[in-house]
Amino acid sequence: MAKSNVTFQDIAQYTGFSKTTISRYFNHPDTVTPQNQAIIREALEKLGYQSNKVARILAKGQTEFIGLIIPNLYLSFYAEILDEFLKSYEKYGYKFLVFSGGQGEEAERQYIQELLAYHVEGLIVLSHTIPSLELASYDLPLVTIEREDQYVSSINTDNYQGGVEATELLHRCGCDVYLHINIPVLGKKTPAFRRIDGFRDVCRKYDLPHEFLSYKGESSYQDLAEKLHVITDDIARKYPGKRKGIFCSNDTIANIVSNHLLRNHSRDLEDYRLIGFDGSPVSEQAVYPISTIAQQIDQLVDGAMELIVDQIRIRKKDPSALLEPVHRTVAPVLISRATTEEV
Amino acid sequence: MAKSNVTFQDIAQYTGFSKTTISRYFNHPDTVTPQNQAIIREALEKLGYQSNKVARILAKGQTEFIGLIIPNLYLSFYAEILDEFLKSYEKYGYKFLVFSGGQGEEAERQYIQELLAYHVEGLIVLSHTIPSLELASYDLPLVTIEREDQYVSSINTDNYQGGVEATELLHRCGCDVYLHINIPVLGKKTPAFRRIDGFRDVCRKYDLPHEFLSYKGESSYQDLAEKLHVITDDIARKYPGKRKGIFCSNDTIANIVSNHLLRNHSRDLEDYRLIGFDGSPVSEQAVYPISTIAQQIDQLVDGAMELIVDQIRIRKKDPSALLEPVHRTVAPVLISRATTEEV
DNA sequence: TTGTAAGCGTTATCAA
DNA sequence: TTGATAACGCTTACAA
Repeated sequence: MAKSNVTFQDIAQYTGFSKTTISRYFNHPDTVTPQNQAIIREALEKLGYQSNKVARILAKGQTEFIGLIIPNLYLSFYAEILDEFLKSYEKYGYKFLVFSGGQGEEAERQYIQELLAYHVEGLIVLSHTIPSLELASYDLPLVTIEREDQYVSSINTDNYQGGVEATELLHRCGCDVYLHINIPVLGKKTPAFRRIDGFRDVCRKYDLPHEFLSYKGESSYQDLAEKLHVITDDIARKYPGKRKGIFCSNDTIANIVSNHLLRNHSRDLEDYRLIGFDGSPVSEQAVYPISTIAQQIDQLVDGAMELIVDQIRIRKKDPSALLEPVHRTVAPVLISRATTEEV
Repeated sequence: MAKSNVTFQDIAQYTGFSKTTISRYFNHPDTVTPQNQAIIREALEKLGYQSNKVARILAKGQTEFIGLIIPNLYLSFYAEILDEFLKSYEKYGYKFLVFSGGQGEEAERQYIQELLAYHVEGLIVLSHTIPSLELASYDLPLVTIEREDQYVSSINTDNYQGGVEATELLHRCGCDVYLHINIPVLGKKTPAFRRIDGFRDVCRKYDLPHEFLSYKGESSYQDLAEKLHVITDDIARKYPGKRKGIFCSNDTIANIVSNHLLRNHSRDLEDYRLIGFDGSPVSEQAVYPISTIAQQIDQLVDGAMELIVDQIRIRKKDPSALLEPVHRTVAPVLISRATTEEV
């Protein structure tokens, strides 16, 4: 029975009020008498009114949309980040228009165009492809997370501190030699790059023998695993009888190394101490749970929302206001597990 | 310099054409002379035009939005599903308005209201909270994935077949006794419930001794792990010396069981055969990679998009057309790894 | 407390 | 091939 698209017009006609009053019923209920509110309420019910936010957006110029560009979702870090953002709906009311990057730079520019066309109120960027200088040129509220951020606001884990804590822990384990296995593609301006600085500074501070290890680009999990197996075997061969402290740049790498040690070097397990980074599920789910430097994803997301809501507010007051880049940092959390037994 | 919001009006004024012609330049370019197209193109460039899809939606009545309600993103299954949907943008052009459920039934109803208010063209539902009868009552293009689907269109993995293949594989391994460890909360109408039927039917077919095991609701990974440790120890105690074939209802469970066996029953490892379900990363990343029944996520998503695009097309032709529930099925893929060595 | 009327930026229908 | 005009459904001065 219900008319397919009931509008304020219909409610107005039915109740004898004007469209304006119906609008006020929703937006400023206190300016409508309680009796009339009741009348309107009944009419809405009776006619089966379904609100239309598109019209509202057009009239008000506010979409309550935030654009989100992430590299992918198969890495648990990004999946958990997105999950937190989606949950923030309860608190902030913003909906997220999500694009998954990884289709290249041009595709990502197109995504941004699309987001602009939908008049998103702000943009949150986790993908690495577009330089922050270009992002800044779009001139809208924008926050990045764990990526190059020179010209835009950002929130990142204190990666340097993470590197320091990981290495200090290995040091407390009394290791003789310190290895850092790193992802090859990290740009020097990536926040995660600072983990390396933390590692190096601690090694220098205590004058510890240390080494940086990396590998060439991987194409799949199996491929990555094979490359890490070679590295792990090299370490075993190079430092026999020494206690080896290995700091991996993420938990997936740490897990692969750990698995390989369990399978192929199980006699010398005592000689290894291992710590990863991120605090992803894999570190907890390993046979022998792996120590890690956890990123506080809830705080990263909270911080990002605060930053962007701030910028949106500023722009609402003065649409031509300059948005000064603000950089915030979240402390990492050391999670010590079976792989870093102290002696 | 650029005016903050350049509209068709501005372009029209600048070029001397009318708004209509500018609109046609975008929507029916062939009805505008090439020369005039060039003029308009230059004006757009010069004035820095930025298209406004909100206005377009209001005028056309089509949002190119699809609503998506998922339970969460920390389970890799849902994360990968969402990733696939986001990627389908390249093919179908639909944007996704995503809500993460798990906040309860009322919250989910509110999400749906919100999605309706944004005039999404269709809805894809993975969360389990709202019965399909109610979903159907919203009367818009709708597809569910791996959940109760009596009254709506759906696409699911052929769970029965998956259960059969898992059990047949354990049988080929020559097991003496067959165990199925299952999630407690599965409703009987959930597609995944049919895995149990597959297991049971194969056991009966060969007249195999078998047992169903479950546990009471878990609150965290650690809690889940502890409950499964107890179950695993019970199995070991109850069937000493027998070859035990364990079919777990998902890979996370299988991984926990596998880890526990490695740590606490390593002498009897030969006596165990293990297979999980889903094909999640954890099954590949375990010390000894775990056999699993993989769900073909790309096909589930492809199928869902085909179904919903179909429904949307039907509705576009005839807005009052009935949407008959269609149920499609995707074959599971058996991945045989180290934990199901045949003899 | 309520109503009038203009406006948000497009698209669609006609007529020219 | 182009333009005038009326939608689309809501918000918001301003007036009553």
